Amino acid sequence: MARTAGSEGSRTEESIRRAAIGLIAERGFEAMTLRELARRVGVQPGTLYRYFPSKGRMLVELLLEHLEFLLGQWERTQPAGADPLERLRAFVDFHIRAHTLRRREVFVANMELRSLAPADRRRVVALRRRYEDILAGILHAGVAARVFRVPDVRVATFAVLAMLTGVGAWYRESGRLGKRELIDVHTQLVMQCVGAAPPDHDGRSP
Amino acid sequence: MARTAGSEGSRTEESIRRAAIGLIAERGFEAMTLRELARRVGVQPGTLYRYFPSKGRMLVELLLEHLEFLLGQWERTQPAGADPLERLRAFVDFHIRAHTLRRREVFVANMELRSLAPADRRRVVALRRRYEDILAGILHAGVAARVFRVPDVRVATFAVLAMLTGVGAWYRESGRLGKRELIDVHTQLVMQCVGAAPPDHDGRSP
Amino acid sequence: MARTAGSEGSRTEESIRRAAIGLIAERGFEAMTLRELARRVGVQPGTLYRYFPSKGRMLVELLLEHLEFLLGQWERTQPAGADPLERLRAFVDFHIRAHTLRRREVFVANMELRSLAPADRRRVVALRRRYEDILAGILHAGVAARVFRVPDVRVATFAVLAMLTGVGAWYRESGRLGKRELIDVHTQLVMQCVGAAPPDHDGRSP
Amino acid sequence: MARTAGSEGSRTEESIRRAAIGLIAERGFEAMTLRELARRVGVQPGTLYRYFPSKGRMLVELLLEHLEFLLGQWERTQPAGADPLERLRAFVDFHIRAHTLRRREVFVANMELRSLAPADRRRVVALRRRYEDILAGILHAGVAARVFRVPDVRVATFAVLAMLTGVGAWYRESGRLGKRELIDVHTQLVMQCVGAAPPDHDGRSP
DNA sequence: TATGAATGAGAATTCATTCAT
DNA sequence: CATGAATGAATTCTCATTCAT
Repeated sequence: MARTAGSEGSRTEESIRRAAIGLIAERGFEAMTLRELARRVGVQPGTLYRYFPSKGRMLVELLLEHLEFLLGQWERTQPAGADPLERLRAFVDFHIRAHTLRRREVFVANMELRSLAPADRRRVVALRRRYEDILAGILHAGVAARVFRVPDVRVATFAVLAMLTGVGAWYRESGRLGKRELIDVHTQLVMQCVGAAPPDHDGRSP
Repeated sequence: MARTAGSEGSRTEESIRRAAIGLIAERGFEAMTLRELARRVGVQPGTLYRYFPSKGRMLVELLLEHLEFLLGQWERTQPAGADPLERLRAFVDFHIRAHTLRRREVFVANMELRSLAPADRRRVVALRRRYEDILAGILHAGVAARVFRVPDVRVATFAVLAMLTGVGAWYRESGRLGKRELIDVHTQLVMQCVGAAPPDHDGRSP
Repeated sequence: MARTAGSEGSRTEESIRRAAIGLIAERGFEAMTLRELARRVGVQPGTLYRYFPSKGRMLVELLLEHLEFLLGQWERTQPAGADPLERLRAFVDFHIRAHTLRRREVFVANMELRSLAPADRRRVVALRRRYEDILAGILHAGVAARVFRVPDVRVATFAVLAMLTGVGAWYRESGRLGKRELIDVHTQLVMQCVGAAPPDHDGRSP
Repeated sequence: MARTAGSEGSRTEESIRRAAIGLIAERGFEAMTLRELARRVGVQPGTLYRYFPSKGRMLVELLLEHLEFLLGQWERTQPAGADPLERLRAFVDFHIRAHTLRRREVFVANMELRSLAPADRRRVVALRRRYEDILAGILHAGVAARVFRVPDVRVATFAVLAMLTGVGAWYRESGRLGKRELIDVHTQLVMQCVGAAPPDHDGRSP
């Protein structure tokens, strides 16, 4: 039988992408086998090669697509205004949403840089750097405007990102906290961390 | 020739451990091959099996040894007193030192949980949990004593740990910051994050 | 779009034949892939199956067509007379021309017998044998007429054929020798080889 | 079971070489599979890789070894004297012996140049060129000494080599001609071909 | 007439592991 | 304690081929 009735290329491609992200997140890129991926998609291993030229390229494409999506989303979402506090709040909200919604993509993008060929790694790292720079920019502006107080902007950027990204590692939809609380809690933690005047403190603060 | 004069088992074993950690940190556990490990140690692949019953067991042993060392060190290092603020400061100092000194071990322990067999993973995770609980305990105490203010202790624990552990991912001996500054910067960030009475908030702080 | 206007089956078929001969000559039959052939023709792999039932049959047909063409050409070209010397001269001329003009076909026919299924090989070998027999007949006649002197007609046949066929392996249009010289040189070599009175010796030859 | 008692590496290596030459001669390099080679040798496919780093390298090594052996043999065998006629006779004898004794190696060396990577091909072709140059040298000397008469030394070299090498393609131990006759017949054909004073022409020959 | 999605078998190669020596 | 020869299973990837459209 040459092909299953009704299955189309673009549908197959999307299935592969989804299954691949899931499998890589579960097992790790090196531990995942194309056989298993194919089985999960419901095709023969050879079929994967109609959509990706090699296992390695598949990883790059998945990562690039994810990071481009992330950056594109932010561009579309970010608040117009320039208030650092407002922008930081928006960033935390965006990041947590993205990192819980696309948990597996984020996880893979963080874990599998190692598995990329050097040239590919550079491309991916460059995109990731652009994402980090969004936060770095906000912190810089906030420090300049004296609404944030951090000992070292670069380090604070890494610290905040690590803090926020870590969420994906333990958050479960079914857990104790809803997404709204999750965002609120992290907003407060981040605000405290960067030394922003705590919003719920009010005049009574020491 | 069966063996080089003077090379003894325990020395070989230590070489293997060191090389293994390095190789796993570089390539990832799945991507590392025993052939390459053997080559790096300067021994034949078969020889590794004198020291480890399997590739998988090797990983567990490396991780358990690392975590036990970490916990043991803390026990010996932690301040006697009970002041949460003092203990948090000590924890940050300890953690950053450990995570820069044994960067590769920490990295491996964070990345390769996935590669463990379920039963092994449980043992390793249990140890890691004990380590997390150290921080959780400090935060709880601090919140109870009203010297810390966090919206959710559990989440704050994860956040602080993620923040501190992230350091290992980018810190380099030769970088802009010395270890002392690194600790100071993170101490301040953590303190702000947990809402410890900000020392420089206003004129009255030291 | 299903097909380019004006491209007809027979044209496609001829393109495939030509491309196939070229590709097989370059890479060898086993090393050539139908994908590559299709790409060169500018068509999808599946399309090839409209013209050939299988990769293997394609080879047979190419070889049979070539050999039949060769034999047919000779039938049409050979001199009417019966003078062995004249016929040998004509054969050398014909062979060299054919083997330089259709170099790739000849090359393939010599190299790829191995790749044929036994039954197909037999058919092809039979045709090749008929071609060899043309030369064998000439030599026999010449020896009988005492104008050639060779120690063993069968061996001499192989020897002369090998000698002449070898030309295709190194001859290049752009080389030192033109086709005319090439033929002259080989004619003389062959004549000497079969012990025919060398034509340029001088008047004393028999 | 780790290994078959009594089997040694060097023995295995020699078995592989022999089987490989046989298999390549039968099927062609591309058509031969390592699975089949392994089966013939009586080992697992993976075992082949202890002896050759890849299928491709195996071919080069086999060819280089063969050609080096051939050249070395000739150095040791060639007649001390400088008489071209004598040396040509010795060359024919040597060549036919070598090409009937090591028929498969010769066949492979002639057929499988195509399967080599460009750099490897150059090395092999260089050695083959050195072999051709032996004959070219003899013919040159003979022509200079006026004991040979050929229209073009380069072409004559190719012609004679093709003629002699062709023997391997059809000669069988069990055939009509013994090796002695084979050599004699070819010696005479070659001598006639290069226009050496035909010994049996009649009394008047130079 | 031709496409393009898919198959399924098999290719080269690699790897953890074993064990006689 | 260590080697080196070998295994056997699995891996990525390729290929001839099929067939609904």
